[in-house]
Amino acid sequence: MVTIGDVARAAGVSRSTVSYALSGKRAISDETRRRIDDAIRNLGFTPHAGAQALATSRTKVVGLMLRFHEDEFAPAMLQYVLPVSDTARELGYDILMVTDADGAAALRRITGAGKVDGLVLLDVTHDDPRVAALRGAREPGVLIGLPSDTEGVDVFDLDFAAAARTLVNHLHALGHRETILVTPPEDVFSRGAPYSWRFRDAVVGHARTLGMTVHAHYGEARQPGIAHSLHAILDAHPGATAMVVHNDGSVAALPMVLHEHGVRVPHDLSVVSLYSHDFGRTFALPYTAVETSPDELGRLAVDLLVRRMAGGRAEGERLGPPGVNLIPPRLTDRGSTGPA
Amino acid sequence: MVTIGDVARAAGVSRSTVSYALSGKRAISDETRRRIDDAIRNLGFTPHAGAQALATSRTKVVGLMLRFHEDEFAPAMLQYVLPVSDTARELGYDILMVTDADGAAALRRITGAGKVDGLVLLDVTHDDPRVAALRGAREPGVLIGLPSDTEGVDVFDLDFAAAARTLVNHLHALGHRETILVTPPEDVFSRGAPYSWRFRDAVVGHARTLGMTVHAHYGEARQPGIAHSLHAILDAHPGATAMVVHNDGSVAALPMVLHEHGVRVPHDLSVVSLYSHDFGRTFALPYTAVETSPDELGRLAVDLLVRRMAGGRAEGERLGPPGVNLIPPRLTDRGSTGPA
DNA sequence: CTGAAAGCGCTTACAG
DNA sequence: CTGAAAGCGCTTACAG
Repeated sequence: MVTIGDVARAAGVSRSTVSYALSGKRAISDETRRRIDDAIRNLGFTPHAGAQALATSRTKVVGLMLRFHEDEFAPAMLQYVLPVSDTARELGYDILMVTDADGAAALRRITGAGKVDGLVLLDVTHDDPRVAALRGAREPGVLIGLPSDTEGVDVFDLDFAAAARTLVNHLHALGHRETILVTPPEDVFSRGAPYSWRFRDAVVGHARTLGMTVHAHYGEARQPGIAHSLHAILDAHPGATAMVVHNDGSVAALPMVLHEHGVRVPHDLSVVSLYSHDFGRTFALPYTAVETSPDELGRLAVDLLVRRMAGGRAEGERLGPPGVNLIPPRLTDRGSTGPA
Repeated sequence: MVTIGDVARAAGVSRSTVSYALSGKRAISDETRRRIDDAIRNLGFTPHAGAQALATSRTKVVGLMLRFHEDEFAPAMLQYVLPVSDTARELGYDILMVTDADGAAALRRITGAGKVDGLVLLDVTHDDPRVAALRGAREPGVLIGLPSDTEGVDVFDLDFAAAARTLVNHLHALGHRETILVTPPEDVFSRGAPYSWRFRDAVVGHARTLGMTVHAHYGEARQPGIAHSLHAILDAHPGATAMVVHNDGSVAALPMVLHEHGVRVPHDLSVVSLYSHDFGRTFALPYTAVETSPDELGRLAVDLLVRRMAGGRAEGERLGPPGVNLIPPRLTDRGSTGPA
């Protein structure tokens, strides 16, 4: 392989001068810089990442910790992976994608080995063991998803409680008084996925204060169960005039199910949901919904992470302490709601 | 950070002994090994990956090169990512996920910097610039997808020509003589995605030898265009008794479209497709189809890659030269075809 | 069965 | 504006 020493020799300078030319950390004469640039180009030199990591304790890699759960809809997860990856590259970082079943152990492994400068934790649960592991690491990390204990960590998430109120208010204003709520599958609640609890509790609680009835049902994780359960839920509540769907698999299947069921939207039933613009486009979903903004969340998270990684102590103080960032819900009206 | 020197001091041995205890490359007395293990555990030692990479020229990282194209269905791509990631971890490798727009430059960047020991190229196109870049790299690589020039590279892919013949034969045996073929979007062909050309050419060619008529149409890339185009295609060929769908977005939308269109399967129309078991389950697809086996392809590719990375020259010769591996199509009958 | 030492390819004070 | 040298944390011949 071609090393910095080869470049130095070809350019007739010392290795330190090549290094400084590369990093820009001190002034180099035009003539010297030209010779170095030529040598680098001619030899096709790229600094050895391992040697740089050893010398600087920086890897220019961020770890992306995620899991593909059986009970979650994979296309939805992907929505978060892409903006994280794209933003990291724009800012000069590569992505180490870690999908180990034991996320906490994997986190300790890659930070212990100094493989990454920082971490993005996706799909964080209420009692996520990765969060404690992150606190024990030297590297900064950002979470997407809100755990119970947010001490010392940066969190980005949608404000699910506000999203619930927005949707319930929307239906209430149209005169709906009895609504169905399709939640994520039961396993998602058991696992402690905070979005499931936060949204359901807020829907049920806010509806109560408005005097609305809510029939909450778990969605299913997999087809064909998803469709079967939706049919059964619709049959069980003939009096309901509205439906709130908080489950990616269910909302993707809903157009087909409603069609089969002979239910017209919004004439027979008003439907609202939560999903991203891209998800809606992929599945041709015509429902009025709160935008979940995976793109924005991913970008914000990586932006902050990179600033935290870059900063020494001074920078850290300028950034302020870690904290929770809930982005407000934005309702996109797609015409799937009408008067009760 | 805790280094191998700290462990050596705590265990009362030399650093080399600790290193050998870790690698198992020479015999260590039980007593010494016990003291080293204790020290490692007490201190929480993990070897520094950068230092190891520098000393050994091995990173234990595999680069996964992929792109999310606007005109491809993201959930389908994910099918390949998971088995690659899982298999790599089982074999002791982490995954560097690279999604740069310029894949060839990214490949040169990460190999030049010695960030990976090997590469998996996903979604390889006919004239993929990444393949030439791979040939210029020291690191071995495997392709998923068949490029025009396969010299010196390992390739894994479904045998799309055989898949086409299997499906056409299946329809022909049932008496179908006029069939619709929905191909990937036109852009996928322009980009040179080999699966698009290979499958379409084989369907059209084989049907001709059997005396069947094929109406080939491009599918659309995005909703709601996907559904609109399917409706239009169905209207255009009232005499067709069968449909072959080779487009992930279209097949996912098809149940809804056929339902809206009042077409019963297989009574009014026999439908066959290509998709994986998981994909079919996610979208509740009831169609007889050739299994695309992303799981098997991903596993086979990484298995071979790891063996190539492990091997010195001797191992390389034992493995045989690089080559093309096309896995045979397996038809899963889901009852969506009947007599013409 | 174990140790002392060279070397992997960088970066960065230190010195001029 | 530039260079000589130490040091980052490992591995591995070499020697015993």
